[in-house]
Amino acid sequence: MSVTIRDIARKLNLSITAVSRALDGYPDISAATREKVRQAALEMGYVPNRAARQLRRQKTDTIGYILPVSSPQHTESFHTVFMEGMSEEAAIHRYDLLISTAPPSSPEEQSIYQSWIQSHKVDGMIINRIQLHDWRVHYLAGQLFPFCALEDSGDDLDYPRVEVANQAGMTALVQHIHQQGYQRPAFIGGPVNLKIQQDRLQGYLDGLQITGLPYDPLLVETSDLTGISGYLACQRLLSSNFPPDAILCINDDVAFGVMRAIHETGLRVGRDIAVTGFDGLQESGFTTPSLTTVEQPVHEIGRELIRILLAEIQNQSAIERLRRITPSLQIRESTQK
Amino acid sequence: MSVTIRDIARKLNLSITAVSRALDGYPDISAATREKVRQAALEMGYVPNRAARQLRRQKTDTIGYILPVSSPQHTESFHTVFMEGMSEEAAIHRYDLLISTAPPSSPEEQSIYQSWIQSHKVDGMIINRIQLHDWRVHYLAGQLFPFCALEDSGDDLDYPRVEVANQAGMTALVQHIHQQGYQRPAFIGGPVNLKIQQDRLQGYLDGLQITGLPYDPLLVETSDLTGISGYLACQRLLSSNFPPDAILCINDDVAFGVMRAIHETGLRVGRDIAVTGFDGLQESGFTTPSLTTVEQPVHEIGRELIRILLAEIQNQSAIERLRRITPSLQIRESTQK
DNA sequence: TAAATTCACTAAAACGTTTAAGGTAACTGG
DNA sequence: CCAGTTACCTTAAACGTTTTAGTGAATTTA
Repeated sequence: MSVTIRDIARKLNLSITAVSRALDGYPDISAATREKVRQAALEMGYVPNRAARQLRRQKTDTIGYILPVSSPQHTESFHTVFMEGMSEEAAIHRYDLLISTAPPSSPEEQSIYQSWIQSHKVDGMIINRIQLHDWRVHYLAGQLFPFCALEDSGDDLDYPRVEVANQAGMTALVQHIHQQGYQRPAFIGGPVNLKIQQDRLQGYLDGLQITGLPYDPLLVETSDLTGISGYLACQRLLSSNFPPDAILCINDDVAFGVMRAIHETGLRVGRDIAVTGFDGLQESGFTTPSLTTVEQPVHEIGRELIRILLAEIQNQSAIERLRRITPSLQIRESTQK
Repeated sequence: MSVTIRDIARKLNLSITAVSRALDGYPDISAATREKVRQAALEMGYVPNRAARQLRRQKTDTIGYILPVSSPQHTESFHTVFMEGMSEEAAIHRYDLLISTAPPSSPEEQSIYQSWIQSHKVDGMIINRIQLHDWRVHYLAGQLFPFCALEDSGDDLDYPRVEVANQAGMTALVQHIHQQGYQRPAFIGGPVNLKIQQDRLQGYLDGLQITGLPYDPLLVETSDLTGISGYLACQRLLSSNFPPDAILCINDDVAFGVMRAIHETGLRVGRDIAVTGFDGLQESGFTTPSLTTVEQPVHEIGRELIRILLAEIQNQSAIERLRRITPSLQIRESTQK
C-alpha cells in the first residue's frame, strides 16, 4: 500500500494531526517540526489520499464537463481545443477535469448531472452548447450548484458565464461579403434552439439590413453542425431556381462540407460563390481555397470558463462573473472573387 | 446535505449495514426488506457518496487519460473522436474519465502520473501516442498499475494494448500511389521516437521495396504532426532540385497543410502531385480535392481500449489483452491524375 | 428434545484524512 | 511567585461507506 500520514507520524514520533497540519502549513506547528515533516513526506513519497480528503473536506477538487455528442462519429473539432484549454487551466489550479459523454438534453445527460452532483463527484460544472431556456441552467441554479456557462440561455438569470459576440461576428461577415460584391448571401444554421444558432442567425439578418441586401427565407438552411449536413444543405441551396452567390455557415465544419459540395458542381469557391465559416479552427487556414471565418479564441475561452468557475467555487466575489469575448474576422480566399 | 445510507436506515428502523447490503443485493437480506430499502432509496433520492465508497473500497471507478498537448493551439483533431469513444464506453460501465493535459514526456506529465496513481485518483490509465521505450509503460508496469496502451513501445513487454496495422496501411498507400503512376513519393513523418512514426516510415520503406520505387533520403521530411509543420515541410520538398510527385503524410492534419502548400505554388493536387493522409478524419472527405487516406476506426479504438482496461482492472483474464485493428484504405481524388 | 444449522439482521471497525477541543510546558507581566 | 498567555502538540470525533465477526431466533437434524 501507499504511504499514509500515519506512517510519517509513526516515523517521526508525532501525532497524525501534527503531520497533517505541518503539511498544510498551519502556524501552530513549529518551523523545525514542519521542516522535518516535509522532508520525511518527500522522502517517503507521500501523496495524500484524495478519497479520504474529499470525504472529510466535502470537496473534490474536480470539475465536471459533459461532452455533447450527437451521432458518435461526426463531431465538431471545436471540442478538442476547448477541452485542452479547460484542462490546462484546471491543472494550474490543481483541479481535475471529469468527463462524460451524452447527447444534449437526453435522459443520460440528466442522470449524469444528478449523479455527479448528488454523489459529490465534482465541485462545479462547465456548460457548453447552451440552448434557449436550457434545463441545465435551471437545474444547477436551482440546486445552488456552482457552474459556468459558455453563452447565455436567454432566461434573464444572472449566472457566471462567458459570452462571445456571435451576433456581431456574423454581421461583420455579411458586411465583408457585401463589400466584396456578393449579392445574395445564404445562411446555413444549426438546431433551432441552440443559442449560437439564434445569435448567428440574428447577426446574419442584422447584416442584411445594414447592407441593404435582400432577405429571402429560401436562403436560410439548417444543418446539424457537421460537415456532411453542410454538404447536403449546400446541395439543396444550389439546386434552387435562384441560388445564392455566397454561403455563410454557422461553423467551420459545415463550411468544409459546403466547399466540398460546391467543388463537386464544378463551381469555384470564391470566384463563383463565397463561403464563410465560424470558429477559426486550425484546418480552416489549410483548405483550398482557405476559408474566411470568424476566429474565436477557443482555447482561451476554455481557460476563462474554468477561471470564473473556480472563483465561484471559492466564493471570490471579486472576479467578474461575466466575460465578453470579441472574435476576430479572418479574411481569406474563400470570399475573394 | 444529501441523503445518506444512515437516513434510510433510520427511516426504516434498520441498521446501516442492512441498508448497504440490501442495495448491493446480498442474499443475507430478505427479499421483502430489500424491496423496502430499494423503494425508500429511490423515493429519498439516495445517491451513494463516491468519496466514502472509494475510501472504503480502495477503488475509484475512474480511469485516467492525459491529453498529449504540444503547443497549446495546434492540435490533432484525432483526439476528440478518440476521447468520445473512450468516455462513451466508460459511461456504459459506469466508469468516469479523468482528464488532464501535459506535454509528452514532460515533468508535468510525470507528476500527474505519480499523483493520480499514488493518491488513488484512478483505477487505471489509458496511454496514447506511445514512444519507443516509453517511460510510462515502464513506470506503470513496474507499479503493477492497470493500464492499456494504443500501440506498442517496442520493449518486448507483454501488456494490454490495441495495435493498429500502421505499417501495412502505409505500405498499401505506396502501392496505390505506384499503381496510379506516380514515380517519386516523398514521406513527411513526425517526431522520430514516436511509435507511429517508426511504423509508418517503415511501411513507406517497405512499400518502396515492394513496388521497386527508388528510395531517396532527401524525400523523407519531418513534421510535428500539425498542419503548419506539414505546410512548411512541403515547401522544403517542393523547393528541391528534384521534387517528389507524391507526398505521403504521417497523418491527415499534415496532409491538409501539404495540400495548402501545393495549392499556393499553382500546382494541382492529384494531377501534378499526389497527397495522402492517415487517420481518416471527417474533414479528409471534404477537402478539395478530397484526401486519399487510411481510415482508422478511432472511435472504436477508444472504446476497445477501455474495454480491455476494465477487463484488466477486474482481472477478467478471459478477455484478449492484445487487439489488432486493420485500418482501411480510402481512395479519393488527391491521388488521381 | 437437545444440538446443529440456517436465516435475517446488527455492532463495530476500518478506509485516510481534517478539525474542534483540549492539554502541558514555557514564558510573560504585574 | 502566581495568573494569564503563548507556543506547540495530542486526543478523539467526524466524513459515509463496506465488511468482518458476530447475535438471537427460527428451523432442521440426530
